[in-house]
Amino acid sequence: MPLAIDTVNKLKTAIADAINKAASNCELKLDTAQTGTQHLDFNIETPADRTHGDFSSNAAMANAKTFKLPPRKIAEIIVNNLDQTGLDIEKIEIAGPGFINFCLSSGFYGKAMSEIVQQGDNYGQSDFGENQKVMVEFVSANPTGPMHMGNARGGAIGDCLAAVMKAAGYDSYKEFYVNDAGNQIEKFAQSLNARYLQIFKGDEVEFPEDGYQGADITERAEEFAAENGDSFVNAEESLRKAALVEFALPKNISKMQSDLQKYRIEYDRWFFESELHNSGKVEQVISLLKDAGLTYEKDGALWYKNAEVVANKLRQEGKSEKDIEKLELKDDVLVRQNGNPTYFAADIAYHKDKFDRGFKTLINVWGADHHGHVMRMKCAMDAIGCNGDDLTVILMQLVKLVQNGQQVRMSKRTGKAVQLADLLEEVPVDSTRFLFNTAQANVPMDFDLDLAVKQDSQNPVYYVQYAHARICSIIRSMAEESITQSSATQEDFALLQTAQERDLIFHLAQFPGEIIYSSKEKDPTKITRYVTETAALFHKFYNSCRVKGEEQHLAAARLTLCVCTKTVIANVLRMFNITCPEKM
RNA sequence: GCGCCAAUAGCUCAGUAGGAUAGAGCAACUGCCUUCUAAGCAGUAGGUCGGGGGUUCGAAUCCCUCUUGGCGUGCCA
Repeated sequence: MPLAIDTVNKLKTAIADAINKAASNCELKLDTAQTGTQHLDFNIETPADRTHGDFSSNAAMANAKTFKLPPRKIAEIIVNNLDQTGLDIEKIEIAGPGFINFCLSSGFYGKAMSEIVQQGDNYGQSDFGENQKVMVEFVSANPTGPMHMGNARGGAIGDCLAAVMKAAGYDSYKEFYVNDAGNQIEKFAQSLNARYLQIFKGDEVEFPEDGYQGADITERAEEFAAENGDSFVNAEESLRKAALVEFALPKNISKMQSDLQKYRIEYDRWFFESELHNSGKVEQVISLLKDAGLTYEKDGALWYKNAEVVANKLRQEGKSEKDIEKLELKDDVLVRQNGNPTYFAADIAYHKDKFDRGFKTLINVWGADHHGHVMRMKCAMDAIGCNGDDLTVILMQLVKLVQNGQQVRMSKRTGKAVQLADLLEEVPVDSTRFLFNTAQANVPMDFDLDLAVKQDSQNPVYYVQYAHARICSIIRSMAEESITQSSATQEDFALLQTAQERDLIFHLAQFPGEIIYSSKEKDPTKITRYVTETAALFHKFYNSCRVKGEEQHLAAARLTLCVCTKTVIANVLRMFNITCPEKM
């Protein structure tokens, strides 16, 4: 159990015990209507203003009603009955409207540092997730064309989220779902077909109205023509299209793989949609829904009673009939008139397959334009006997590229929409991965190209890396004088008493808890902010406390604090696959 | 129309597990390097937390309502 979390738990227990003791002393009287532990409703938090102490509890205020006494009076009674044994507490104060503030003693700070030194590279990790299997599926870009800015954001958030889940003790797995089947592949084929024929026959060949207009399609058709000449021009259309797809699709997929690799994203698996069709899993899922009486035929297509299923779910959640009616829920097609299953049908099969593979929690990172798909997907999971609540969808709002304060729509280099590949060429990966993790997924984000490219202090990633490099420099410099952190003792740690030292240590002690919190919220961006704060606290410490040249014991203790800070920064950067320079 | 997301400093964003005087970075201004990396630090200035109601000891945070913006509402994926 990480020290900071353990301390909070102990404090909570101590306060609860104090309240119970006071109640049995009749110092506090429970309202007769209150029973059991109901009165123990309070929390422990770290005050924003640390002059209010290290931890603070609202126990007195939260229960003022229950005990029918002024909060400050209750706080007094709680403090008088509080058993401080084994708590590393230096001072307790009652403040403001009735907060109970706790100041930790040097014992806590010393233990916090020992914990970090001992755990080293593993510091921050916990068994919170109990090794539960969780899958993070992200990017899953359509293989019919190049990846865009949204995929860049999804890549950074998904990859880092998977890393956070792993650090929090989950058995975390990363997957890319390749839509290599279905309608869009047919459209891809038609588009390639038209471009290929145009090479030999000119504009008399019509381009399909809803085809993919991108230049990448033309390029692939040209590459195909370069290899095969006009030998397919007079072939049967279905053969020609099959050959084109067989040629172009693997090229697109390996381009995605190499781009993502450049972006330092390695998946555990690339899952191909075609597998679901070939193995009969799509049909199986359709049968399941049929057997459950949730389908019907209309206009030659097979429909799924989405409206009914979703409405039932909403009723369970307590929505009114009127609200449900307003949603104008609609049914969905599973199998088209032409006999082809829809994307939706395949997607149900895909998610069922994930559960069947033993994943307990599924996390999908989707663009916000897919939000209409979330509810029906969760409900469909319930309908086939899985639990929709085990599927979490993280919706990502759009990225707006900005340069010189103006929105950038086109790449200067290619003149086309800015792609992930363009971004990786212009902006360092460290910077991209970091910046995409500064704003939460559900807020529309401006990505400032000027800032991202800048290799100076304005860019937050360098602020953090600089702190790391600075620490490395101190360690080198101390090593020259044969002083290393291993010589520091608990007594030495007790010498660290300035606000800057204690703020930093306290912050470092929060790291395992921050990772757990981030995993609960499924929000890796919390860790980016955490590590930025870590760097800030270190820079403050650096400017107010010297390490080199101080008295031997103090120097050793401060050097250890540097090492602990370096450990935390390095553990975050390593977790997020961002480089961790020893010199800058 | 209905739904989802957003609105906080000049700009980009935190703060949404109700808590104390609403924070950080950038931009502006003033200081700090003969001592461990100035890619840093200290300080100044900058706010009707979109508007209006409500809930309570306490609301940026929860509820209602209105306004503005993005997205969605396919036999597309």
